[in-house]
Amino acid sequence: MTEGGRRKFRREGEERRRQDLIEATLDCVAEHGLEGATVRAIALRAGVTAGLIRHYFPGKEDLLQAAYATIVKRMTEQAKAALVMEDSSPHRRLAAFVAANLAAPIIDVRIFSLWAGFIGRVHADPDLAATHREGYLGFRDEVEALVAEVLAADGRTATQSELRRHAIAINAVIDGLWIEGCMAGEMFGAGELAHTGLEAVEALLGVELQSEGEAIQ
Amino acid sequence: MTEGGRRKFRREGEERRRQDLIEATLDCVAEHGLEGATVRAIALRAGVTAGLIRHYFPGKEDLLQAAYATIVKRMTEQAKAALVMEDSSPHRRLAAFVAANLAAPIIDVRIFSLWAGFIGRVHADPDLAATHREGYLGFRDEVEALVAEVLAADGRTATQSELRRHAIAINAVIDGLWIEGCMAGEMFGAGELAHTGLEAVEALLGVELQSEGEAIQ
DNA sequence: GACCTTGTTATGCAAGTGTATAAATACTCC
DNA sequence: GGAGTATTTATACACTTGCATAACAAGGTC
Repeated sequence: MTEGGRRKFRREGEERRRQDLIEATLDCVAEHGLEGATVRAIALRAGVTAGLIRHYFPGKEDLLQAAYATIVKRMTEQAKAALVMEDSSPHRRLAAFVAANLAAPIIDVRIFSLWAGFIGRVHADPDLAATHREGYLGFRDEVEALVAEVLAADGRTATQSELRRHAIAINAVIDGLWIEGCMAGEMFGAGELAHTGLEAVEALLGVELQSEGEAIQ
Repeated sequence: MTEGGRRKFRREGEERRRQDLIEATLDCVAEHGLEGATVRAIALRAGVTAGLIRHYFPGKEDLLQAAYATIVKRMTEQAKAALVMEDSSPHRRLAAFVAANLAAPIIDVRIFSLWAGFIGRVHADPDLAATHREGYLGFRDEVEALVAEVLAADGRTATQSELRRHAIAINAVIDGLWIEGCMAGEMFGAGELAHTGLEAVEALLGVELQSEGEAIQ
């Protein structure tokens, strides 16, 4: 055995390394849950030594928060991305929004694991609570706005409290289906969740979101 | 200070001790998440020394598993308790079921904390996954049976896959509203969640669950 | 090429983890 | 009351955790 010298390495850009570490964290959480995300496991996955984490983040907690913020941001961005692609009728936009939230990459066990890991801490950690609440209300407002457009386009009027209740219910359906999909995706056929979600929203609002014969995507 | 001798103790019955340990575990998980449930913390809470845990459970993992099974069972039992009280029409039973799941004591931050604490680990632990799946499918089957009864009473027919999709959607609504209620109960008025849930289920099935003017409970 | 900055590694540490083991004590049976 | 049993405590051990620190080297600058 030759005496192994010090390990060679490359200096990566700061932003790149941060992102790599965050991605490695997400991978670890996805595979073995939050408790599987130790600094050593994360570093190993990122192809780096453990100490480096502390060079980019004040502590492990901060890395986890950054990871959480990353997926929250990613999720809302992807959900909204479905909106700009569909700039036709309000009906189509709502349909696209619902469907996008009930398919990959938003239905993803990695995201769910992190979400679950953090969600339990939310009520004890003000910072997390703020991050979460922001994301949640933003999402619900988005739904409410979409619903308002759809109803208006159909010439229907709705009171503020009706709108609110519609948004709450639709949000609940999406959340519930999302959880089921993430936790037991293999129980559902391809596109079944999105289909179920669309049907549910149609029933909840009493509208037709997609013209008959028109498949999603 | 007199030399403190060995700590005094009482021998409790086996079943009692097991239950105490499980309850202590649930307390720990509820308060500080899964990572707060160390053998020492659990033992302290149960008024016992850490070593005793291994006398009643092969390992910590088994205690956690038992604790999770306990809470899953408790939740489903409480949900079903609303059914036996209402043995009148299928419509009323479904309504009672929905309402019961969206009010105290099922809407409760402690239960939610427990749920959240365990749920993130479910997909990484086959034992927990089995327990979860059992509870989830049991719940959904209950919903499906209720839906079938309601539709049958209205003289409507439904295919198996329609029933399945109804159950999935209703289950999702209840789950979603339950989460919202637990996490941010102060955002909703008294009974608002149950009301929203009932309206949603009515819309999803296209039925009238409560005769007009009839308030819940 | 020599120097300097700083990203990166290597090593160590104190605290906490689950578990193993033996001693001590409470309770049962006679 | 005394012996026996097995619940319970106490202690120790091996290991992991997050974090601190110092040595090192990669890449830019002159």
